[in-house]
Amino acid sequence: MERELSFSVNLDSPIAVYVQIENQIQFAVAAGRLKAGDILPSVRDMSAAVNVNPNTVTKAYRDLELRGVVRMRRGIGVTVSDKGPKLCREKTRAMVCGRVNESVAECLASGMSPSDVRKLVSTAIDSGRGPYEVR
Amino acid sequence: MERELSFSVNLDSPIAVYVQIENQIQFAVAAGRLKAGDILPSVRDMSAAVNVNPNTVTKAYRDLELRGVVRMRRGIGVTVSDKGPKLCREKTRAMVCGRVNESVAECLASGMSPSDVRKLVSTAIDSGRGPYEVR
Amino acid sequence: MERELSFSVNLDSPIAVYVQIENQIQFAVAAGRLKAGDILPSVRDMSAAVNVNPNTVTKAYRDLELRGVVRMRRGIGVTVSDKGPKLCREKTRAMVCGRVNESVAECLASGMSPSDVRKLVSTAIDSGRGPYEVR
Amino acid sequence: MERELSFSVNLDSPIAVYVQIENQIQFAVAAGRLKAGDILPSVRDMSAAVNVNPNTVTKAYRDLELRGVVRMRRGIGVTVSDKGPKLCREKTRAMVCGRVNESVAECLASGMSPSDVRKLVSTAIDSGRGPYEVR
DNA sequence: GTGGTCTAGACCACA
DNA sequence: GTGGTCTAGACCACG
Repeated sequence: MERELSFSVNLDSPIAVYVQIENQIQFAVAAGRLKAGDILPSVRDMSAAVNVNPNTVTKAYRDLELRGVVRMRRGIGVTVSDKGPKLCREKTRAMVCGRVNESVAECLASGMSPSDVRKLVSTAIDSGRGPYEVR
Repeated sequence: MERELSFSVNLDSPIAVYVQIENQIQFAVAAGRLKAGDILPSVRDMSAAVNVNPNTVTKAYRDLELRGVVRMRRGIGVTVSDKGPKLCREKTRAMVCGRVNESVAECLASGMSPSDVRKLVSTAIDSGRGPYEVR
Repeated sequence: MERELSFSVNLDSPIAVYVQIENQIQFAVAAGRLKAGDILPSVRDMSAAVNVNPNTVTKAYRDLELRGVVRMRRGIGVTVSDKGPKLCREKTRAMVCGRVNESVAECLASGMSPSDVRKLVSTAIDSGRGPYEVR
Repeated sequence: MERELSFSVNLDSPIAVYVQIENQIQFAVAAGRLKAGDILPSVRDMSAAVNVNPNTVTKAYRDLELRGVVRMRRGIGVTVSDKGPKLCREKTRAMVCGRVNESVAECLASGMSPSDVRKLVSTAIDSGRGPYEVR
């Protein structure tokens, strides 16, 4: 059975496109939507799916390979490595906590009250468009 | 009594230095620590304060001027424009909400539970290093 | 068929070089010689074409981007935004009307008769060095 | 009998304040509203009238003196020189023609039709707020 | 190849 | 003293 995975990029984001792709893959692995041995979309498919230059996808995949998250093998494709899930859980946890801290600090610095921040977070959680889409 | 305003930049941040300066000013205006008509530190003073090249400060100030947040006048200095507070409240609110939504979505996408997210946010709020510092 | 677009700057003009560049681009967009989606000369090409420092061109392009006239994307280039034509038509119209009003008022203030002003304008129109050159 | 002369400056204009003052004086002299020997407002009065720094007015007056348009004498004040009217007629004529040419060229470059330009000019002439006010 | 950022330093214009 | 412009040149990030 095929896993349902969706990817998308925001060209207007200050975050580089290849980083957006890396992040989405790492989130999927960390959350278990992609498991060790699972095959990622081919460079061609991914580039068509998110509508970016294939070089950009290649760069994301190579980055992930350098970090040990995936393995690229000619004729086979790109697969999640054995240690991928562990690496991603650690890395994304740190990243995600850092971002939450930053965004909360910005809320407070711009004059928002703590209770407003909590409300905002609750809304964000509830509006959860399902855990599968992230940019 | 003197107003207390501090600025600082993090050269290791992925966020451009001039953007960090812009953000800090916009947060200060949004939060009311800077009001319409208040004068900002001169280009030279600011560049000395945060230890960057004057051109970098000029770039930040100019951006803010094009966005209508401040007015720059030769021989006079840089002042918060009349509509600056309104603009900053709107803009920082949107920006800050967007970032909170993103970071929460990332938490969920990486497999964190809603209750863990809430805990994380509470910690971030309580560890409030005072509401005035943001990078 | 190739579009014909020429740019030039006058270093002796009291108008800043980067503003001259902005104006020429805005005029071209307002007149339809550049349309939404069209790509502008790269920073390097433009700087070579008008013989100024690349930073100066970058400043002009960035100003236009903050005004919503163009979009700059790394690795891609600079393109006219969707709303660029509308913005330029409005802005240049206002600017151009303002300047005409000013210059006519100056004529009258300096003692020129209305009929002399009309004659002067007619000459200016007829001497049209082609509608494409402005400094 | 006192001549009625009004001056004003636009702080948002790209034209330097002191140049605006110089121009208004030269226009008045060229048009005969100020004649040889007439006394200009004192630096103090002028600076109060247009609400700018006295230094700025002083600079304008000294510039005009360097050009031979006025004479500054301690205890007397600033007066229009004998050759002032002639100088101003020549200089303002050239300046004014240049500006008309420029503004017409800009109209055409931004896509306006010659007949529209003529209409615009007619409106400007008719809306003549009296020949005495110019910025 | 694109644009993006930053530095260092010069010179000018304005108050 | 203020900001404004421009240059030259470096290094980075993206496609």
